[in-house]
Amino acid sequence: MLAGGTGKKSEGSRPDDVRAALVAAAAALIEELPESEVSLRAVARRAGVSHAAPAHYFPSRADLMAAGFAEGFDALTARMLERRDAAGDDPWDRLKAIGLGYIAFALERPRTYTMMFRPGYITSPDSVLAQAGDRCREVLTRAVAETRRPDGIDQELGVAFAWVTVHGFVSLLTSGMLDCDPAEGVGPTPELADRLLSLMRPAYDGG
Amino acid sequence: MLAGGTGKKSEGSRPDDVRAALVAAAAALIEELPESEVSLRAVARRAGVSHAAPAHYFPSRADLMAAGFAEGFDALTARMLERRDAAGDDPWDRLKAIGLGYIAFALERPRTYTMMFRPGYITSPDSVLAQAGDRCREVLTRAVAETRRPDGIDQELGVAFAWVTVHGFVSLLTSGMLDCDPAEGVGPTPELADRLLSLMRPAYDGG
DNA sequence: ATTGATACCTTGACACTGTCAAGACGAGGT
DNA sequence: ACCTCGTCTTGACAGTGTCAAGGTATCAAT
Repeated sequence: MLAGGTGKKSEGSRPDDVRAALVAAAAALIEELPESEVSLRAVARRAGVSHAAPAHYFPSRADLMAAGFAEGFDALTARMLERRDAAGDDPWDRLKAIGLGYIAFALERPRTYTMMFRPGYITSPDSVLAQAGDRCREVLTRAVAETRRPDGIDQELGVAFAWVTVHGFVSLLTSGMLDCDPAEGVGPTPELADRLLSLMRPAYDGG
Repeated sequence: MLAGGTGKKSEGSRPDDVRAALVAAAAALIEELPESEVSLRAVARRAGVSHAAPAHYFPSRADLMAAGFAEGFDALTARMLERRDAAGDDPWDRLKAIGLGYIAFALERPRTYTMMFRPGYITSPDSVLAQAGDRCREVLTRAVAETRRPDGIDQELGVAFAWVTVHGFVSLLTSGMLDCDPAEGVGPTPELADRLLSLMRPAYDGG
């Protein structure tokens, strides 16, 4: 028992079990700790493996982090879909519901959300993180397509405008640059979010 | 010459000379290197002092970084003022010029800009960083006030909308989430920025 | 002019980090 | 029985932020 496998594999542990545990531990720590404290070794400790185990699944720390961020993107996508399906049939209501779901996720998991958009973690267009981001954008793209009218803005600009607004809002909010406090959920934040989204409506409703 | 001062102070070096050198070195490295490589010791080397010298001026690494970010905010403010003053007298043109200056700065110094908004660096409302941020916001606040009309949106919402839009735009752009490439300055980026800002106009023109 | 105090900056050490190298161990094929 | 391979371990390395202790220069007071 000096070194080597401790026999953990004996009890029906499927392959890639350690990998999943590492990603889950990373996702948890990303939200719990400030970024600088989310170390590879801390993730390994949380997952119950040695400090060098992650190296077998992820070439570098950035790749493990990216896997955690990808999980964040999937959770964000799920949140948007959930809100959209709970909304009615009006295209604008559905688009707005997606925006509010987006904002809700970002304020519930602020650290995860913030790090998801850190430049430098997307290494290639077909990386796990980039693909998760694409799936998320796809939801927005479809919703914008539904609202489109002949005299409205074009598709690409509509997607950019919507995403830019909600992302800018939660990003400035968690940075502390906006005056209202994201912590007090019942404070002026939801109202401001609502007014901000309503401000965009004329751009979609057309001339 | 085993230890201690090397006599650098002999030649008319004012007090706080080292402090200024440290902030300048930090500001330079923040833009040159990815965030994880901007170490306290690297800044100290750049400034030509020992690895523990920063500790005498800044309680922790975060405080030195914050000083560098504050310089970034001041440069951003200067850029906005420059563009505003070059614009005409029309309030909307002036507000738009500020937005374009903001975007220009963010794309010229993307790493600095991104880190400036990292949550956690503003320790108190009267810290150097928070005050630099306030000065920057003040420019926007004044410009929005000029555009305001009786039937337009209220002041606070107008500031939030403008800031949210430009910040969201450059933030998504540098994250690689928007389709156009910020590197190719002559590409579709400026046009997209222009169309995005124009989209906001009805919110300020009222009715 | 000598002394003492103080601000400034140094060296040195500590625990911690990411990454690489080498080895232990079980599973599966021959 | 042997051998190979994938999985995970321990160990080591340079580099990091921060703390402790110490030198040197400057300056006021004697």
